[in-house]
Amino acid sequence: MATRKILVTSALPYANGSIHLGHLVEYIQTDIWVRFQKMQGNECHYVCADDTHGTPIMLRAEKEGITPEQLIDRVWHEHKADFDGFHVEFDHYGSTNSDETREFAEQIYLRLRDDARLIEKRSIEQFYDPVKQMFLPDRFIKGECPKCHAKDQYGDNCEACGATYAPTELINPYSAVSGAQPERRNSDHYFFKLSDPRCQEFLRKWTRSETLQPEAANKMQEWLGSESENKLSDWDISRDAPYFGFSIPGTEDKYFYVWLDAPVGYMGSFKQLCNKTGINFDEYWLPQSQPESGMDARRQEGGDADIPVGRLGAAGAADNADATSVAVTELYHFIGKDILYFHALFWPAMLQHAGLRTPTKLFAHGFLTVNGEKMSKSRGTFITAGSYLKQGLNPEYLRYYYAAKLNGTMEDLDLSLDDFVAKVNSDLIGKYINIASRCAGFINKRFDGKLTNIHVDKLVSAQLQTDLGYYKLKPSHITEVADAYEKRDFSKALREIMAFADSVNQFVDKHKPWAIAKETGREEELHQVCTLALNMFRQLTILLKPVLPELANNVETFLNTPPFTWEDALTTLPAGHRINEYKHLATRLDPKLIEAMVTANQESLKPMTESHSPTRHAEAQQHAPSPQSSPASGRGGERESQSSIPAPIAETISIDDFSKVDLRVAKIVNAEHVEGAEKLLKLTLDIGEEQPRTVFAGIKSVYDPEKLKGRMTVMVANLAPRKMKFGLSEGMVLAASGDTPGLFILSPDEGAQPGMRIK
RNA sequence: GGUGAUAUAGCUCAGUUGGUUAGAGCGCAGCACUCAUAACGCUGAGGUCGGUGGUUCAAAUCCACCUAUCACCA
Repeated sequence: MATRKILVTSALPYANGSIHLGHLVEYIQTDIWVRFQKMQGNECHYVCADDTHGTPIMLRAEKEGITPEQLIDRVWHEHKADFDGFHVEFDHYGSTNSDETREFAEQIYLRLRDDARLIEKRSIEQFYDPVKQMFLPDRFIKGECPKCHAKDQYGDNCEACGATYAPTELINPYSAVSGAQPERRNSDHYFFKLSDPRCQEFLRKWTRSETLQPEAANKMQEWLGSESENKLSDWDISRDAPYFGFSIPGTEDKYFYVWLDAPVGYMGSFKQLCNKTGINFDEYWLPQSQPESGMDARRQEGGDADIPVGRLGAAGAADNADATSVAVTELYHFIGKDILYFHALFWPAMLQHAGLRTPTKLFAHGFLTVNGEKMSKSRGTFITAGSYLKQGLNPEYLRYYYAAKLNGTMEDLDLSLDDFVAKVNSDLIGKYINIASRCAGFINKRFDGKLTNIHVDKLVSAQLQTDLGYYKLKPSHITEVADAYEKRDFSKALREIMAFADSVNQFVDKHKPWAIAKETGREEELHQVCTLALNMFRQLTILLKPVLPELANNVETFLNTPPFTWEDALTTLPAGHRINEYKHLATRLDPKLIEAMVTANQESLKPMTESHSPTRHAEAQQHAPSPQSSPASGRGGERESQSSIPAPIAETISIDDFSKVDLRVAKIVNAEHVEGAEKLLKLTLDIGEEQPRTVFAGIKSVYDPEKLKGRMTVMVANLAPRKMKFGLSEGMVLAASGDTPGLFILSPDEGAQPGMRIK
């Protein structure tokens, strides 16, 4: 079988936050697939990088008092450590803030501008922060929702009523950066003309050419509209200074929008790998490398005069002489379904019209839910990679669980924590590891660690021959598992593998080595049964190796063999082969560790405005001039209000005056909306008394009752009860506020119990 | 609101082009075993396949409508 040449990427994590279990779905999925390809003997390169540009990075660095470069360098190391911890083995992990990425971004831009003539400059009106002196992305503008009048909503959509709108529709808008009232200003922006008929036509073909999963292709049809419609609008690829990113050639103060250079980062990172190893970059990016079966408009149409063809780099577009020698290669992007839009429209359109090849396929996956719900900081299910590892949990257990759930579709994947424990313990420990554990002892103690001859002709009993035929792993099974891996239907692969593990345990149970061991004269039979079982264990390990690389390494050591390749699954260890002493390969997963991890991740301090959208960029997409269209949702970004002059300090009081106020730690056992009240939430507070207290608090605009439940706060316990329209309020919850918008209820440090007095 | 996806035993999921009493693993109950860091084996209970209506000799599987959940709508 010919060796395939494959380049694989995972989406670039944004350098503005930690890797969490949601991210890991993608990296683990990709890593398993890549490891499988490598085991098959294919030439497979896996690259990724940190995505480092944009307003959120710039503002965060500023807030921390460091340069953006320092910030992204620090985050890079954090991300890399997390990936290493989960055995995600990139061939190269770079950064979009690299010379290679800059060069490619510039060249692609210049080709799009000068050769394909798909770049256009237009003036658009945007909100501008006069204090901070910068244009504001939609997510950095807040104000009152024009529909339901909820306060402090983002510039793109309302979290209270779900309405979407343009930031210019907000009532009393203010900058989330400075708190200042934004002004409308005009600025020149550069657009990639996605609405051009050439783009539309190309994308229509490309998205239908089996480069996408069927669900994704459906989605694309929706975005593209019917043949006659021209639903794509142009894409704003520039941002005004100040901005952390690459400046646009030929401009003074314009920068590439972060989403322009993010996918180019795939190329930049791969280029760095090529520089390191001598791999031929052109083999993977020139149009000639596109497989015949794939989409290639240029070939089909006999060439398009507008499209430059040729390698990037100093030689430029003209140098195309040795293109015919380029091999056929495959290019795959593993992505989340949230960024399908960028990868299935913008990215191929850019590549195509810059004279480069397009991806062979996009592999989109769904989101991660935990216990059936979105990850939540207040529930402690927003679990970071670091906290999982810190808790001492085995990273391969998570790999196994994800693999057991991944099926290659865009469906969401649920991490059910109870199921996680049960599955790992019963499948991995109870079934798989147990096989080695129950047989190795006999081999080591009775046979000096040496295996015996298990060729069919040498088996001591006819029964053993028959049973071997029945229980053994057949080549067709191995092929089925391989097919499942190839199609990214890892759940199917693992089902097959576990069925075999069941079969091996049945085999051992049937031949009862522990019974044979007690009878004299049956030594060879004992030897054969255990050797057979260990060989089956070896086969299981080989099939599991893409998922459990570290464990497989340990098994290789235990069995005293070189690293397993896929073909080894068809062989057995030779007679006389000596294995090493068995040391337990894995231990059961203790549910207490899971609980501890959830507790460690539990944050009761954040108000509801924290968004957990998996979207990678905090910065919202600012798009074509049509102001009524609404932008992509984005991760929240930085929202702290800076400055504002504090109110003067009140009159001095004595300690006695203060001690009149009885402040208590209170647990919010329930929180609900009050019908007819615009601002109030009804809170039920436990301060250690027999009956919980009812308190009405004017925090409806800022807090979601669901997210308050269970968290701790501070209340005034001896305030005279006050009769309100909606009922009796038996106290007051403490909250901070100032001139700038926002309201923040207090929380005690971890460990405080309901009823504790604050003094 | 529009579009798409999902809805199968307590839990997590399989069910190929519609075809005899709907499957697996876990969990649960019982039996058995003791080699295995309590792991393994056997047996069993559990589902009118989200709801309603239709097509068909025959539907979890096709069609229509409804309900619920999730996502996307740049």
